[in-house]
Amino acid sequence: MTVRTRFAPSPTGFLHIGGARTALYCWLEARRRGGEFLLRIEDTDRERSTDAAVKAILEAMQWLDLNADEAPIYQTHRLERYKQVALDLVAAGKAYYAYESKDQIEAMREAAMARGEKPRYNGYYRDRNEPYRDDPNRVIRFKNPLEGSVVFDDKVKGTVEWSNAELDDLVIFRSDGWPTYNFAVVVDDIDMGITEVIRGDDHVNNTPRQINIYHALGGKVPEFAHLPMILDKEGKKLSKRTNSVSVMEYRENGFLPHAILNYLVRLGWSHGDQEIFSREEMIALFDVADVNKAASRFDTEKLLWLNQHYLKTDDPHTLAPEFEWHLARAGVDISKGPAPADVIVALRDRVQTLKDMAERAKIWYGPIIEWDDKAVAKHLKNESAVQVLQLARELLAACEWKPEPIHHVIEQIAATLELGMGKIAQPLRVAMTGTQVSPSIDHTVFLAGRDVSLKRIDDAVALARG
RNA sequence: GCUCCCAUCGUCUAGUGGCCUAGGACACCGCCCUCUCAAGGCGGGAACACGAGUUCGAACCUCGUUGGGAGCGCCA
Repeated sequence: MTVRTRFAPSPTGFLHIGGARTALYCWLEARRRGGEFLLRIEDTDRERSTDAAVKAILEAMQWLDLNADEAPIYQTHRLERYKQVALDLVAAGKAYYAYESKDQIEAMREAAMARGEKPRYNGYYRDRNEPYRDDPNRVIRFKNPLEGSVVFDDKVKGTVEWSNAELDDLVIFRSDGWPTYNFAVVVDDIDMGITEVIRGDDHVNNTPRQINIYHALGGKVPEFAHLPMILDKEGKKLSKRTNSVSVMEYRENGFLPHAILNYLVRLGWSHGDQEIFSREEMIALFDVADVNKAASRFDTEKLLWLNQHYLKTDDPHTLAPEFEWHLARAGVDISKGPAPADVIVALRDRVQTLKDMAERAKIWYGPIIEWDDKAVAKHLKNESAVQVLQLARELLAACEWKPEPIHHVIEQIAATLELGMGKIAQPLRVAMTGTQVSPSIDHTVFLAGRDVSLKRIDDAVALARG
């Protein structure tokens, strides 16, 4: 039987970090075992689901390159199916209509809590065999077994046992005519032929009741793997109020999809001391059974390190499209200026994100917007600096425009004027960028191009004298 | 309240009874390199939550304590 996994987000918001890891693990597990990875949109909550969220999730999945093997399934398209299955269950005596109002249920819960018990439905209509009636409060409840217990072997949690006495007769069909989560999930997973259910461990508690539904429906119970949560830096639940949680927000902040995936795969899983995993290695090495049981914290510092690692090691031409996306967002016009791939090479040892890189790249794509006063005062306002700039102008005007000859020009200035490199590079750097910080001076000059370089030197000399 | 889950450096983790005076990585600190900023190289500090047991021997097994977390919806 082919392995089939699925990622089943509810479209109530963007794809967040936790969801991305779940999706990655599902995808990886399917890939390693030569199976299929599917996507299901759980949009039965019509109050909170939006088309924009569906779009955002699909877009993020695509950006991460976690592609599904079949078109996504939408639960809203399957209403008739759920209805039919629920009705069959009623006909088979495995489910029943109940008519309590929400207030009555609430009172029931409070009473149970007051008795020190777990709040649960009391099964009033379970065996009453009352005739069907039209009622705004009408729901369908599942007849959960009264005795015994449910045992399942979770791939990450180990053996989990749940007494049926803990479970009540859950609603599987709401009074508004829509199925509930626990029911729809089981119907879908059976219909979709899902063999491995990999999801967040906030669902462990739902699993026993879902298994009971599997039995009632005669479906084969899949394997379960419940992933521990991802917490924020303080060890609290990730919340969008205090953290960046949206995958696409990470994109906007200059992270690479593979860096995010690499970070995520190591959060809760490891392969010896290895930190860097290519896609192929992830697929070959990852096994959901090796995932840790404990929750882990999201550490942006390490993600930053991985991001720069890929910035430094990936082929700049591969990186260029994503970088151009950032340049465009930063309002940079790249029609005049160096090739983005060259800029990547010049800056990748100096920044950790593409966003920062785009910001720093501005020195090559437009005029100097503002001069750093301190830099000007320290490195331009002296006679030696002016001498350096004038000689540089003369030599650069004539030299071949490649990094090596430009580097040679710098050395020549140092020799002629008998100055240390610091006395050459800094004035030139301030002239070229308006600041004291940039890549090595020869590259900075090279990327600016001859015309721009000469113009900037002239401006700087004028500034130094004015 | 009830049920379930979890527990190694600040963080991610290695570790499945002797190889552990606990290894790696991020972060941090120091030194080196150096035209700035970085990157890089070298080095350093830093953890088995606690208490009992089992055992010749426990980070690894058992029990308890403490501390975290999840769930208990006509949300998913």
